[in-house]
Parts: sequence; structure tokens; C-alpha cells
Amino acid sequence: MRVGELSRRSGVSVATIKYYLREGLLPAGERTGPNQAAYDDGHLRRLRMIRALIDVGGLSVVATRDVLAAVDDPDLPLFQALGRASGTTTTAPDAAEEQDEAWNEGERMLAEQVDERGWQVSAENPAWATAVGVLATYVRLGDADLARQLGLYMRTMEEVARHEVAAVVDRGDRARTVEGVVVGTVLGDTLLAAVRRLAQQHCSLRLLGETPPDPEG
Amino acid sequence: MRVGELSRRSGVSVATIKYYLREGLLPAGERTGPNQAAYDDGHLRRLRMIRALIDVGGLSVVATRDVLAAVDDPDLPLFQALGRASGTTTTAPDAAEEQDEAWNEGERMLAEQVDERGWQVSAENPAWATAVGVLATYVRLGDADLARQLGLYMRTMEEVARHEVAAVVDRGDRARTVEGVVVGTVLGDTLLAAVRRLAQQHCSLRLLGETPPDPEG
DNA sequence: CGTGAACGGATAGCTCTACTGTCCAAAGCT
DNA sequence: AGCTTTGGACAGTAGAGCTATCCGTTCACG
Repeated sequence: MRVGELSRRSGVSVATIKYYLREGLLPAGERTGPNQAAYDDGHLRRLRMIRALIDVGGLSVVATRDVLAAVDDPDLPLFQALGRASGTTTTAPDAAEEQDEAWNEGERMLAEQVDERGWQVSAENPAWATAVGVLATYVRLGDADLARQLGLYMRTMEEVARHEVAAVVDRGDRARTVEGVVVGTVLGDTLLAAVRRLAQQHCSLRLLGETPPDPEG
Repeated sequence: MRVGELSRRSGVSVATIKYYLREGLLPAGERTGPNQAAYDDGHLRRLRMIRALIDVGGLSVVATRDVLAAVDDPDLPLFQALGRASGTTTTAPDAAEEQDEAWNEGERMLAEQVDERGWQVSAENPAWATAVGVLATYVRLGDADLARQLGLYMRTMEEVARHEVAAVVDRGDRARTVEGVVVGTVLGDTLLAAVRRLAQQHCSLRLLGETPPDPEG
């Protein structure tokens, strides 16, 4: 198919498809002439993934490009492609921030918990800096007791991750597998956050007896 | 204190403080003359919160304004202020999207699980639409089996929410409590996502035996 | 074979967000 | 008195994410 059909079938405008081609999110079509190219179902699938990562996952165009590059790299260990994803999701802290007291306190908290739970993680994982940054922010805001939730978060996320990783091993096609992992991870963040809000509503109704927001009419 | 000191103590430039005042994120200082105003520690705390929500939580300026407005509204039930927060975090789906098959499928999945777990949540909660949107996206991408993780997510987030809600009830000052809840919820999303990445790395090393990314030198 | 739409490629322009800079007259400090 | 700072208004800026236009093919159809 050519770009017009790709546009019609994906719901993405031709101009935007051209933009994604320029930015390297979408691989070029197969050349069929000096200035003609053909696209296939792979391009269509890729395009739908791009829109999902951007619209639903909230990734930037650059982050999306990097994540997809990791998907396409056959040498990258599976979940490492994902560290890549998370690194592009959250902005890296500037060097200045890493030198203050709250940062050290946050890092201490995380290291302690990681050690206690016997997690095998590398400090190079961008998620490490992100987590420390959040904990440091709690400390700076004087809500350090919020950081006590860290143990709970680690316990529950370990269970989530165990299931997610287990659900992935039995697949065949690597490309499809990686795609599934990326989508599951990026969109999973959004889904988890939404489910958390629903759970909070449920639990606050249960425990605090706040009036339900439903006006019943 | 006046704006210069507020700037020095918060690390936010005077120009940006003026901008936040204009945009209604920061309440005006107490007038001490026709063109003079005084700010207090409350302003400083608020300013730090604004930076945390924007920089760490990833909220937009407008979303931050809305969340803070909910914090300031004494009539709003506690965790409903939060639904407000999540509503501004994720963009609402356009009406067109809600009419397609994948959307209905997603809504069916969520409703079934919510019913099964006996959750008391209202469909007006913006998190509902967000969750359905993610599930619908899974369906559209042909990764509907990812949606099977929904039960897992709901189970774990219920535990997280139960602890979070319980940790909140014993506080005294309502304003401080709401602040803590907002910070905990918004930054908690970021922290949970980062912890999930670390857990995924840990679990994938454990289960799949992928080589650790640490180059050891 | 002619003709009008669609194509790829390049480049310029647009809208929105989140600031940043400049100017002003009136305080404030010293 | 003289320099800085203030509150307030408003213009300008940089980057993100498209969108529009132009150009010289190329294709599809009569």
C-alpha cells in the first residue's frame, strides 16, 4: 500500500506520517521507484503502536523513537529495552540535585529496601534515579513518612513484575514479544495509575465513609 | 518576606513566581501597600509543592492549578480531590473514540472485574475512562491478552490503596492531610512506575537469566 | 496518450506550553 | 538622594508536535 491507504487505515494524517518517517519513528517503505515506496501491515502495526505510546502512554515523540529503536535492536536483552523506555519517560535529574542531603537520604532509603528484599538491580537503571528523585522530593517536602510506603510499593510491584515476566517467556516470535512487553510496560503505567485511583475511591468509601460522588440523578 | 526572598529560598526565579501568581497556582501575598505584598511560609511550601508536582509528578501547569484548587476546597471529599488530579493527568478520550467496538470491549472487561471484586466506584471517576481507554488500546493492538493482567493490577492496587487510605485517617490538620494525599498520589504514580521497572529488572534476571546490564568495570 | 489526482521529499509555518525579559512608576533601604 | 527592589502588565522566546505548501514525478483511468 502507499501512504494514502496507510493514512486511511490508521487514522493518522499523511502529513503526520511523513513527519514520523522524518523523525525515524516509522521505517521507510520499500522503494518501488525513484520516488515511490510501498508500505505493509508492519508499518500499519507500527503506526498504531506509535499512537498508543504517545496518546495513551504519554510518551514524547523522541521517547517513542528511542523505545521503538530498542524494540528493533535484536541484541538488547528483553527487559533492558524497557529500562530504556523508562529512562526516556522521566527526565534525568540534573547533577546539582544529586549532591544534596535529601537526595542522599532518598538513596539510602531505596538502597536499604533493595538490599532487604534481595533485589538484583543496577544503579545504572534509569528507574533507580527516578525512584531516588521521588523519595528525595518527599523528604524535601517534609512528607518523609510517605516514603514509608516504599516497602509496600516494592512488595506489590515485585508481585506484578513476577507475573508480567512469567507471562512473557512462553511466546515464540521475538519481535512480537518485545512489542508486547513494551506496550504492556508503557501502557501498564497508565493503567496501574488509573486502577490505583479507582482503588483509592473504593477504599476511601469503605474506610472513611465519604459520601459517594454519584449524585444519583 | 517579599518576592526576592521567596525566590531565593525556593530556587524559583522571580519571573516564574510572578507567572505562577498570574496563573493562579500561587495565592497572592498579603498586601502591605498599594504596590507591595508579603509572602509567608505557606507560600514557600506551596511553591515547593508546585515544583514537585510539575517536575517530579509530570503534571502540566494547568493540571497543577486544578489539583491545588481541589486541595484548597474544604468541601471536597478527600480522595475525590484526587480523582480531580487524575482527571487532569490524563487527557479525556474524545467522544468519537467511545463509540467503537474496542472501547466497549474494554469497558466490559473493567466492569466485569470491578463487579467481581465488589468495588464501589463511580463511572464518573475520570480514572474509569482512562482505564477503559488503555484496555481498548490493548484490544486494538491485538494484545488483548495483556488485558488479563487487569485482575492482577486491581488486586495489587487494592492492597496499595488500602494501606494508603489507612495511613491518612489519623492525621489532624485537614489542609496538611490533603496536601500529603495529593503529593503521595501524584508522586506515587511516578514512584510506582520506577519501582515497577526495578522489579521487572530483578524478576527478569531471576527468571530469564538475562545477563545483567552492569559491565563490571 | 493525455490529464488529473496522488506521491515522495523538502521546507516553512502554526499552535500551544512554560517560561523569560523588559518596562514602568511606586516603594524601600541606606 | 540615589540605588535597588517591588508589583503589574505585556511582549518575546524556545521547544514540541504537528500542518501546509510547493515541486517535480508517477500512477490510474478514460
